[in-house]
Amino acid sequence: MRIATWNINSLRLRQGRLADLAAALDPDVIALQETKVPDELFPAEMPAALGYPHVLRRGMKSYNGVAILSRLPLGEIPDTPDWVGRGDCRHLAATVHAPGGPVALHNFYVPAGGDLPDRAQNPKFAHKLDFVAEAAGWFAARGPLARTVLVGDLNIAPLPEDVWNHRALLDVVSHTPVECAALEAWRASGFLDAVRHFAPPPERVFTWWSYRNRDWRASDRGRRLDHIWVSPDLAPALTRHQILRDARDWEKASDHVPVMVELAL
DNA sequence: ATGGTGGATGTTCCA
Repeated sequence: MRIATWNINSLRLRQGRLADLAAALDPDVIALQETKVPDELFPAEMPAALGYPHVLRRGMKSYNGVAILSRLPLGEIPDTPDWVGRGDCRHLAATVHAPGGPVALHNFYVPAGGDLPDRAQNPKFAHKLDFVAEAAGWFAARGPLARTVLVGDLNIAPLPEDVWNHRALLDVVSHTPVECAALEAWRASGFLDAVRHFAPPPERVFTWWSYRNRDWRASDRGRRLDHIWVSPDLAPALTRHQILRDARDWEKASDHVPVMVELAL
């Protein structure tokens, strides 16, 4: 089973690119973030036309929004928290009915956190830290996890090799020590970093390049904001991963590229 | 040190 995650940055604007993603990665499941579309305006026919007849989505106007497209039957996992009590559409959990048995899939879009890395002066940064801490506590309380995959735009690049310049980004939201520690605590609540299983440091891995770079490939000022984690019992099943860097050069590209992990389930 | 771009929306917020 191949699971892809992509911050699509507007589903309605970029839905045509999902065919390119499917052709490039051949995923069985696609988790999307920043769909920016209310459920009633979600393009209903599109996923089945691409070969993904099973769909869950949780969207709102303008901001946030997550969705899961699947070739395999899905069941929504109910009663997930309203993180930080915001009513945001930042999490969607599904049971994927894979041939070898059900797999729990969590799709997250973590708050970006604004510009100033100061909890007291920047409410967005406080929201981000609270969100991550709450999520870590929720998974820790449900452990030990089995046959569980967590994906999404977690908006934190936790390792020095997850950013183009570790020292330069220590005060930049997404790579501050407090965020890196918070994300590590969340991961350690029950997961293995699947992408780093295949590409351990010192290899640099990026999944996002700012729109503000004139030539993203030449400057390569990237960060690894998009993640795939698996419960430890799935470690022996990990067979392959792929970062679809080519997607950053697609016409009208998202600033994030798709990330895929394959599991022999 | 600054500002650079893009999406949704509506004359600004968010990333």
